Amino acid sequence: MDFLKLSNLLFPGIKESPEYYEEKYPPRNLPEGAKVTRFAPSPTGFMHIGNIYSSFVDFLVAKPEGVFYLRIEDTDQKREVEGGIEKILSGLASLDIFPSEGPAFDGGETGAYGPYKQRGRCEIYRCFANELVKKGFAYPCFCTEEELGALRENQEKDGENPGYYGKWANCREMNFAAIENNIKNGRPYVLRLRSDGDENKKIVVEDLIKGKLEMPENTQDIVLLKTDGIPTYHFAHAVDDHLMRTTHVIRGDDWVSSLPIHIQLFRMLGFKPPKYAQYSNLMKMDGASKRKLSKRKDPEAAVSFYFEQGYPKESLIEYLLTIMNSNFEDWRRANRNEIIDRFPFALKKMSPSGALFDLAKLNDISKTVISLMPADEVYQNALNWAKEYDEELFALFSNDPDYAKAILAIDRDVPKPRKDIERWGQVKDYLSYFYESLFAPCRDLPENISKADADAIIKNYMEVYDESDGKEGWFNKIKSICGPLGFSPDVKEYKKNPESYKGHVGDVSSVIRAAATGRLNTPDLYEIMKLLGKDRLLKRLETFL
RNA sequence: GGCCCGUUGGUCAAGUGGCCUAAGACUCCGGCCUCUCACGCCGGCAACACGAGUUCGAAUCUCGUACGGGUCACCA
Repeated sequence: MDFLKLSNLLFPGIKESPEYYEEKYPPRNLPEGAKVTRFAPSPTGFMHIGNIYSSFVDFLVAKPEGVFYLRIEDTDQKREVEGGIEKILSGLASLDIFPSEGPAFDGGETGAYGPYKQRGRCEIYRCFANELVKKGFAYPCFCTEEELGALRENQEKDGENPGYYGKWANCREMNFAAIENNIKNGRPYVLRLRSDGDENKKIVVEDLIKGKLEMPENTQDIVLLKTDGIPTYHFAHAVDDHLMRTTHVIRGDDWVSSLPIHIQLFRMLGFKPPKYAQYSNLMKMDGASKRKLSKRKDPEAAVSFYFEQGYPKESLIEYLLTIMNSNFEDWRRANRNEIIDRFPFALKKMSPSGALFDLAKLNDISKTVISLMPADEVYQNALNWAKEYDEELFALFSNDPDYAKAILAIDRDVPKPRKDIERWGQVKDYLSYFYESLFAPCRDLPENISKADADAIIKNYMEVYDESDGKEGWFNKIKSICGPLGFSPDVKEYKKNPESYKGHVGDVSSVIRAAATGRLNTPDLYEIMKLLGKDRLLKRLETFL
């Protein structure tokens, strides 16, 4: 077979040579050791939490002086959704991840190694596919879907490994005349790799996360270019990551089984393969077993879920970091206010087995994150969230910002701040009793207090209450009504002789708390009463009676 | 089924042959602090999948078994 003739038949009028592209996309001029990573999603419009996880790793690995870029893998039209790229960009941006090259919001691109959408790179793929044909490493295959299906069926019946390879590869040895004839007749074809792999030989790859990976060479004549001339993932991966000078391919470990294909492709194309780091996917408990977080079954698989719930992006980032590198928590404790860029992230510290996504842990991290925010910031964040997800809260907050901030400031700027709020979605409930429209009087009392005693407490308290009391005076007033009503003003004293009293000062304030807020548990009552003000407080106490 | 990967408490995990009568965090349960709650502090429950082997000695190395996961497309 004259491969040059085949090349002319298959790829007439190829514009550029491989050398042209090698020169156009030269090795990047970066400091020694700088890493080039990429996030390469399909534009499906769905941002999976695993996508964020993945790109966050890319971002951290490239960070100090390398490059992290975005490439859109749009080689499958079926997966494409309108606005998909914008969704990806905004998903990344919502967690402060900004690729330094790639498609931009305005529809354009930045970076010298583009186009960054694979559909725009067809000329490039054709050029390198042609090179393979010229060397006899690739050939056209005219088999139809039905033929391929029948082949598979037979192979399965005979207990053979299914696929297009070796003696099963019907079009592999087709002569030139037959090919020419088929093409003249307009028969659709794909371009296949003429695999030189030997199943008895092994490839060895040192994965940066999983360590040494050893597997049989690829023997399949895999598809390089589909009927429509668009490359498959495998071929595009080799061409793009070489030409875009990616140094580290970081991806989910569902790709490790295709490693033999990729290694072979790089070799046959004459490219140096990148380093691979293949992490385990985020898992979820399903009954008694683990499985991948599924975009169809699990709402928490979508990044949007966390923002709807009102988790601050910082919480998500901190959580993701704790499952990426388990020493992150210790580092964070030692470096409370350090920016995450300073964290010495290490690929090799990533777990080789899959981590379960744990909402309880996220919640714990999130309430710490929020507890450390100043009141103004909490207000602003909750307001932004409410604007989109809770009209009522938004109205309340924007009507009187100072009041809202004062509420949120209770017990905040102190050494041990309260940790009541995990996400903005909980804010309204947390402070509902500060607003008349949300206030729900409640008749629940501490179990050991009768309504008659409660009424007595409130009546007595209304007589001694003075808005101008300081915190100490305020508490002394409460203590002062304890004795006459049969309660102990001192908790320790009560615990020594519980049978001598109806209760203690804590019970008395609980009654006042219940009357004033409708709840048994709240932050500091003194602060709350100050914010409520005399009129509203007295009105609530009277209503209680 | 073939090929590959994994397996330390309910969860995330430290651990790379003796420092392991196995760290830390989350959850849960006690207690302390305290006007309630939250926080904080102290304490508790709870694990090296199983079986052989190598070794003076194994969570750590080897082999096998079991279980879990991934993948076998003109999808990525």
